[in-house]
Amino acid sequence: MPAARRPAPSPTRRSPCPVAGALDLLGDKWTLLVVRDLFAGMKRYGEFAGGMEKIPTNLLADRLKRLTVAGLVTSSAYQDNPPRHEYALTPAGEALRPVMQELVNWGRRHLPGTMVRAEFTGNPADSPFLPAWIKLPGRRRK
Amino acid sequence: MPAARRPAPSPTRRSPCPVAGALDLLGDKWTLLVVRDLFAGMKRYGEFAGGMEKIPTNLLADRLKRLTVAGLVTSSAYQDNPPRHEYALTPAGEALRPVMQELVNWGRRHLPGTMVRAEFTGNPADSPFLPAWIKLPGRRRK
DNA sequence: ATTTATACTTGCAAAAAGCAAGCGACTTGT
DNA sequence: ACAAGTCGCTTGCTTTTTGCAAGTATAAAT
Repeated sequence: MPAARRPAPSPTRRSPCPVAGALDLLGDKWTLLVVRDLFAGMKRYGEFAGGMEKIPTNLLADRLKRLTVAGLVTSSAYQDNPPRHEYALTPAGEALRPVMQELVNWGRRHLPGTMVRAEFTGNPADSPFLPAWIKLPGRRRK
Repeated sequence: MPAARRPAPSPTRRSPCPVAGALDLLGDKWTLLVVRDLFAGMKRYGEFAGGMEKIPTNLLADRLKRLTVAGLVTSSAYQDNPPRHEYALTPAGEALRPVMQELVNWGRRHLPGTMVRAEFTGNPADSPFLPAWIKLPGRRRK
């Protein structure tokens, strides 16, 4: 093999830069939010769709699909009829945890109005990067 | 002040989540690439525009503007006529370094075809997160 | 049998991205 | 002196992506 200077910047890849590559996959307003929710333990479509940011359902379906083909997420059927499946992070998806963590650290320090659920502020161990407001059962209406 | 339960999710803010907040600002394909270039030492418009990802100039201008009003970047005039200025990261922008670093770590491990300039692979101290291929003067055409 | 729920898909309007060309204020070459 | 660049944007326009609302298929609940 004579010249393999640089991997061909595929149609889905602007450049060999790791940042550019990551952004080609994750660089939009929703993808990392569903990753966040996966880290927060969400597994089913309805959970993601019910989150407080109200992601449009067509985009949710699309993002789950893209993350799946990219190998960051698995979808495994938990029932056949109608076909339903659960989503989970693969190791490659799990590997985004430090990115998430740093993004959260940054947001907490530099974005005014950032909040975390009181339940979590106490012991960061429970929720390493504050899923917050992610609706946990009950605990509303006094 | 009676009830300040939660900071008003401003028009530019989908939710009080730090991840959502960060994504409202940085969640697109170009913004973090500009930040990367700033980390790599680029200062002038032409340098950013000349990068290998070929960002459209209208988007470059827009992103620099957005980052500036968001307080992540400063633009200071280095000459008056015609007015020209240099861009640099503020402390808040600098604070994105760990995010960048982790994004790079992730990309290097999980994106096939990711490359770093040979000059840098040796001593990570020089270039903490591999600007790579970012054109350094000369060194082309044999 | 009718209603309700879940997990999507589809259609369409609005917003953002991308491309090329233009423009003002110099600078450089001849 | 004057034409031809260069630099840092802006403008106009087409294409793509987003966001919203409504629809669909299957099944459980009433």
